[in-house]
Amino acid sequence: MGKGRAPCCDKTQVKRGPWSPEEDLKLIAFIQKNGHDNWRSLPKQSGLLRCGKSCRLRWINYLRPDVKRGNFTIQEEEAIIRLHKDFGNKWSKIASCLPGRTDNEIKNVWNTHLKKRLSIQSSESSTDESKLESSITSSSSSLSESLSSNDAPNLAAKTIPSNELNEQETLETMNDKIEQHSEKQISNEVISIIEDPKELTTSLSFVESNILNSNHIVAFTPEQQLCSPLTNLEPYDADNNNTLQEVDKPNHLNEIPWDLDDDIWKMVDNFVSMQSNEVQLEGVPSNQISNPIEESVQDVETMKWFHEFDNVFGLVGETNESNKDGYLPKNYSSELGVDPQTFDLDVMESTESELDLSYIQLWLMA
DNA sequence: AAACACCACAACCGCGACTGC
DNA sequence: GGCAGTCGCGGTTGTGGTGTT
Repeated sequence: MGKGRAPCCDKTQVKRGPWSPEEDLKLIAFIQKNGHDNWRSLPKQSGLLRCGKSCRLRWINYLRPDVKRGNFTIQEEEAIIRLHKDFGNKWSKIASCLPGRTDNEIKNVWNTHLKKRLSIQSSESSTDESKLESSITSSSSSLSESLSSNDAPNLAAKTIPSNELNEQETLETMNDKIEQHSEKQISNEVISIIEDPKELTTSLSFVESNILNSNHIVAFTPEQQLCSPLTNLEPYDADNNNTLQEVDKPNHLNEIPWDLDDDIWKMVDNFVSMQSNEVQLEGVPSNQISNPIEESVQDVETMKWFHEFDNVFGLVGETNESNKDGYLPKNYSSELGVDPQTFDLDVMESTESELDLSYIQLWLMA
């Protein structure tokens, strides 16, 4: 009694504050290999000087493969407003209805933009409450028109994806779900939209905007950008092992290129470009590389990079058996003519050039 | 160019919920 | 049922970036 709650960790022994790219990569590599069954023990096992809570937060809010980054679209903002009306500050519930968005992100957007916007609106239309209701349920154009002049610059600065029409369609579908006023129905059905391959084209717009915002896209040719990796997605197979998916939380959305921060992608891109000059994947003549194989090769290169990185940062030990095959996704392996059962990273590694550790150090210092 | 104010967002903190023993 | 360990949520804070004076 009187001692209060025990701290989750010894604060003097852990690093706090912003995460460095090195820490991010360490965490990513560890989770790719081992998953995150136990956040508390994860820092110790991965060699991170962070508390488990901090690792969890960083992964969920920032590093997770399916996290969607970039500005919220008007449609998403509308959805948040409506969901907040239904659920209040239940950010995780709201987030579950917005694929790729985290509760923290939604909370921030609400506190910094939407709350202010609504308070301005409500003060302007305090004599007519139905005005607020109509602004919430109206189309995006009417919403933007109803905004006060104070918000206009912000709105203009928003990134409107080129695939807005698709996104509009998705949001309309989502709004239909929201209107049913059943939490469970909302989350289940929205998820089913995402997971049902037959409806994949509808959900793709959500994720594609993520890709378009990602630095990773700079590695693609214009042709590849027109035909995003997602358009080549196979229907999701529950047994599909994919290194780019969260290990203990299968989700085909995770097949998308990661949307990490600039530093990390710079590092990845630098490494991939350097390595691809030296490494030619066996059995795939360079002049025959085309979509989607070329993309697959790039992803495989990235996976190689992670493997190399894994060695560099001393995350030694056996690859978790359940994840071992995950380095080469099934759909990639068929396209590349590589048998996933026999594909061996160690063999692959031995055929590659030696990794110059100074590169890593230079990137980390950059 | 410097100082200041404001904003956005990543990260932290504390608590309740959940789970396994 | 009680307890301890862990997870997840929501509120809050800290910090870096940007705009303004």
